[in-house]
Amino acid sequence: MTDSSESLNFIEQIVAEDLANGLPKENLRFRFPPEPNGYLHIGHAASICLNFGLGNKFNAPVNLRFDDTNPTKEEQEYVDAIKNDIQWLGFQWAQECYSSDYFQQLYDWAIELIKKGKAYVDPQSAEKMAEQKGTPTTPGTPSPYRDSSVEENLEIFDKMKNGEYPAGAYVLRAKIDMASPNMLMRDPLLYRIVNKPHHRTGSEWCIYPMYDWAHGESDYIEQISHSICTLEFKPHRELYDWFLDQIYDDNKQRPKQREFARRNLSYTVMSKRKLLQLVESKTVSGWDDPRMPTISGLRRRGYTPESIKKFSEVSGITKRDSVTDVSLLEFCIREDLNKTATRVMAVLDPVKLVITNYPQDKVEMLEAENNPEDPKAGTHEVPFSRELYIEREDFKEEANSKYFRLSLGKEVRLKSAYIIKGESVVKDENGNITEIHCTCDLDSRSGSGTEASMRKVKGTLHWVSIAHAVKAEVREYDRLFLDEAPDSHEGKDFMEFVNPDSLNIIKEAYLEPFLKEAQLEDKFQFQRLGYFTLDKNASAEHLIFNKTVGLRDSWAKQQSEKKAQNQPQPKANKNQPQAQRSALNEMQKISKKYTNLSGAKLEAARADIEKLAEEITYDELEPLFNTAAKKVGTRIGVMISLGVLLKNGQERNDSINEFISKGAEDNNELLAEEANKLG
RNA sequence: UGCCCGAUGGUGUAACUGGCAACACGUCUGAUUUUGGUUCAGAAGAGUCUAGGUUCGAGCCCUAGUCGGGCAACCA
Repeated sequence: MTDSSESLNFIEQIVAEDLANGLPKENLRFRFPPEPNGYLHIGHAASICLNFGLGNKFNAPVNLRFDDTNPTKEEQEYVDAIKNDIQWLGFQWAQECYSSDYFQQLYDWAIELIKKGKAYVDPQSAEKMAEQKGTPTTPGTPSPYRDSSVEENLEIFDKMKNGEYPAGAYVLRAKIDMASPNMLMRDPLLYRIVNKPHHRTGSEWCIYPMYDWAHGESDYIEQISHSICTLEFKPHRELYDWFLDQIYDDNKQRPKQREFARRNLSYTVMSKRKLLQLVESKTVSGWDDPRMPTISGLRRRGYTPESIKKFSEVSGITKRDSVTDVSLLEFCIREDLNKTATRVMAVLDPVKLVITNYPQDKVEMLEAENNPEDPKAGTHEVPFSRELYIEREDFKEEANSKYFRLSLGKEVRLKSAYIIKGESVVKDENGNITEIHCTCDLDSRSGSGTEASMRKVKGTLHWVSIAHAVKAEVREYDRLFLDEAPDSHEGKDFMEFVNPDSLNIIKEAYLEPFLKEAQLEDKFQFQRLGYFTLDKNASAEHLIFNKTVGLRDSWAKQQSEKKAQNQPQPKANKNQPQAQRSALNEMQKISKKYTNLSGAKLEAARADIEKLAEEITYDELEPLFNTAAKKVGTRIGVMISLGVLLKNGQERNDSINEFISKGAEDNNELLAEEANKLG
């Protein structure tokens, strides 16, 4: 992470530049400022990793500051959850701070502002003030209370503080500029009266500072050097600076606000309001439902801190808004779990398999590798017996050579056990398979070292011994929304896109007995199926496993493609012009670099273009006559191709003549030369 | 209609001060494999939103436009 050869993101560059311009290293200080009104999500993780990453990179302290200026929404529950999540991610803050710790200082500064004639109390209704604010294109009009005397303002503000007015009776506003093109500068609110106890200050205060007033000043109090926030606060920067100007002392570090784009994830929503809606509508079971993009949801789902940090790192920091595909998140968790998860076997959709030549009462304890990626991970024992469960999907009575699994007359290996051959099936009156009978090559036991055990068979199946199997509930999750960006459709509520099948509960799955000992934080790979972890509600009597993510599955992909191909495809004609265009594309590609070439390479490129031109039609070529003048290479390629077409009998027309004469006049010698050949 | 951001393969990001557009995910081949996983080798895919300009040379600088996002809570 401290690798200096890595390119810095733009925030890191700003810090590095400030350092280069003389900012003392020891003045560097960052902060992560959540509002305790909801749970942290994967988007916050980006901010956490950015701020704490900055701390690591520049060896500077990072404060955790709860921006708790609104007692109507904030709760201790959220404070605790947020702290827990940050620690779980593996970050340690320098100081635990609260904006509410600064209420007195903020209040004192507000008094100063009033005394300087830069703030005033206003009794008007919110509607009235909004009206006076104007619109982005028309200036506002001053409040009739804008020029009240300092004494009067002081007196009322004091009474506001003492709880002598009901909520909403008065506000304190900064006196800035009612005509500013920035709406936030049109006399913004500093304080409002709220009659609700605060989770930390109790009922000590009746007035609470607004975000803009509290945030920058808190940064200043904590001597934060760089205050990083998301893009929507960009317009607030002007106000942030204005407030700082009022109280700033030259001998102290002046914080600066910089903004980056918040991270969106495909197939989910990220705003706390919407996540809350999912919780309150019972669409999900809670903030930590494994389908939620919250840190706690991801944790319950089986994501690791490493995977989330890796995701943040790989996603990067910029100023353009974007939607990152979940496949990147999934890649990050697979990569981590592949290295660390213990391999076990579990059958989710069982069908009985009887090994007819295996003794009735025999039980063997076989050795199974815990992790082939890590030899040091060791092994564990798996009981093997005559009657097993395998996955229903792993058997077909008849199958073609592309199917590597069990079918009648074909051999497969049972993972860590024997090679078996399908012999017959038992069916019920409806024709459903109830038992598969097979024989086993008794010499082929895995690890026995016999020749038979080394035989190559195409497929390997996972299994569990019925007599020894442990029952468990298994929960599989799919994306919560069917749309890639559910909250991006105008006129449509994001709730319309909720995926009705995002949760699939398997009431009775069969696991190898080793899993009985599973602990909450353990990570397993159910072989050939995916990664799983114990749910927090599991007990020894009732095991519950959550599926974190499936393994990559090229077989499933093939199958779904085959299915798609069987449907009539309107897509077919889309591919055709592409194939036709390829000669043209090829020609353009070569032409692009044409002017960089010389000598033999140039000759070769020219010959290639001529050859390709044989396959290009005039209709394809003509639009390229309009190629921008500066794209000389392409114009040369087009000129050469045109020469070939003319030679092959294409008749001259006005467009052609114009293109040639323009080319002949071009400053580029190569182009002029080619044009003159045709002229 | 005002102000402020942004625009680079399908996706997310790079490109030091202007010098042959790179990396990761995803996709596709092939090899290896007691997980149709992993690993390994390779491929396809962008003329950097458009049009002008400056320059020997522009993704980067300038001008104009287009498109997308944000801004008028007693929320943060």
